[in-house]
Amino acid sequence: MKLTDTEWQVMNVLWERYPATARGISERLPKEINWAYTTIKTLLARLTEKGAVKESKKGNTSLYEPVLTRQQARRVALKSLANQAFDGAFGPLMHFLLEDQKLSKSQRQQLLEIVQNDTKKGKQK
Amino acid sequence: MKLTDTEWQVMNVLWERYPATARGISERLPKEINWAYTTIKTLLARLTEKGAVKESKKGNTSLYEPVLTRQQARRVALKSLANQAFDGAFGPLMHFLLEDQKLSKSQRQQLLEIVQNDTKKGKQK
DNA sequence: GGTATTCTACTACATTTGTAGAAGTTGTCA
DNA sequence: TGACAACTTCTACAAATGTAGTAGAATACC
Repeated sequence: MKLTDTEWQVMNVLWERYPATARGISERLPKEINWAYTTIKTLLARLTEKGAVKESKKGNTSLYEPVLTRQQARRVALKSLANQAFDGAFGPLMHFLLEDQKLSKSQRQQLLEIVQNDTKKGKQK
Repeated sequence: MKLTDTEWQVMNVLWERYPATARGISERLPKEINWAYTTIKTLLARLTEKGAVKESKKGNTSLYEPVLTRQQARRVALKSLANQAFDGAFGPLMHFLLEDQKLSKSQRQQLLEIVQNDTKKGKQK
């Protein structure tokens, strides 16, 4: 289940806290985003349609909660990126991340640290 | 410059060998893709429009070559994914790749190896 | 030179995505 | 009980995307 750009915005707030009302989501979206209330409703309707969120009525008001998990969404997005841009494999993607010269020294340093930690963990298992 | 799914398909063949004609691209697209010749022309026109490829005439026939490099395209795609799904940072993305339990043992093993090699290289610099 | 082939340019058209207005419904408070 | 506020559902609509047809121009082959 692939999400569109705007759907990610909505899901990102929803994953942070749910169940949530459309109004609540509206309030918790990043300030740069100035969507009309109905825009959010539309997106929530589409997401419900797709089965990525579940809607339940509490009186007149709808409560929404994610069905698709953040992890699942990330997996799909990464897989799709890998397919498109890295010949389907995560290896080359990983390579690219580690070697892209456009990363600043400190960004690279950070990645390496993360990786070293995760690598240790990986070995332990 | 963000590419759409279909544009990636075209660019992927074009990066492999260029300059190329629309016909040539048509022939080198993965067999599962069965686009009409004009579909490819349309995509090339859009890509030219966007400035991702350059078109030059050789007699009656157009030759195409990439302006956008694969690296640039990858960078944009990764950055956009990071923004959408990982709060803008590559670190969490990297984490996710290394830890996602949905990867098979061997996939994970492979990633770790890559990381170990790259990490060494990274340190040397 | 005439006919088949191959290109190109232009147009088309359904679907998806981004964004929102309008109008009806319900809850609430004076 | 009436008016306002907050919700909801429906509808809208332009731009982007996926996919291709048509017709005319250039080329090539006999």
